[in-house]
Amino acid sequence: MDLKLAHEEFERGITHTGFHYTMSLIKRKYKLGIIYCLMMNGPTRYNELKRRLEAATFRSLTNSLKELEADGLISRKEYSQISPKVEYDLTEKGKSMTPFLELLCDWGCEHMPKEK
Amino acid sequence: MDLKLAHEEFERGITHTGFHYTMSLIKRKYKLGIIYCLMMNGPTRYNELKRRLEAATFRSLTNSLKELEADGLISRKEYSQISPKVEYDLTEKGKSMTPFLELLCDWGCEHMPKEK
DNA sequence: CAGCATCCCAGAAGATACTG
DNA sequence: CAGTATCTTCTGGGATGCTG
Repeated sequence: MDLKLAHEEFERGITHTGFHYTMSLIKRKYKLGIIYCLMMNGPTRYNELKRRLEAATFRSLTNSLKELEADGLISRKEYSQISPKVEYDLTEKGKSMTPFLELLCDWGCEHMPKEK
Repeated sequence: MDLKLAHEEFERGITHTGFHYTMSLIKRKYKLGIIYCLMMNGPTRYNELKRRLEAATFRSLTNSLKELEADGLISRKEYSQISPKVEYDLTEKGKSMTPFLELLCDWGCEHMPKEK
């Protein structure tokens, strides 16, 4: 699979607004989850991410990570050592998304149904 | 189709964080677009919404509107007159989401690729 | 005008097995 | 450990036609 830019469709599209651009970057199910996780925990290894995002499978996770990296939101750092170690972290661009992600979380906490 | 709460899966789920709650509400493709549109233009009629969200079909639009209403983010007001008129608008809950939506747009404008 | 019903399809995700 | 490959499943959306 070649490195696909998640926003390439956006590029070809007609509506070049900031809104659509942001949406194109976070469309996949677990992308925001990944960013959220990195925001809370700092650099994180592949398997650790997998563990935190229980629901995601390796495949979904890998796809999301690749696109996020291609879009410059996260960085991938590989340590060459016997048992492979790869850490993912937010880039500056990724970090710049955290205020809005925090707002998203706060909003959810305030408005989620109380008891059930 | 019965009125489905978009976040009902969330309710049954295990991860009851604000983050997941918000995500469950805005998952569908055009939901944020609708809120965005209502935020910019105030009360809007069904066909007007359809026109502004060019890409969406009636079906997608209707589904999104129903869930948004069920989740209390928008209101539906029906005027009984010969040629039917229905206006959608943001509820207080919906309005409270606008800051975060604005942030999303601003972020996109700042970070979207310059020329192409 | 504001929908609903039906059929179809694509893309994303789940499950599972394998590898440098 | 950090993936890749393959197959299947399923949700959401596109297209079209009908209706109170």
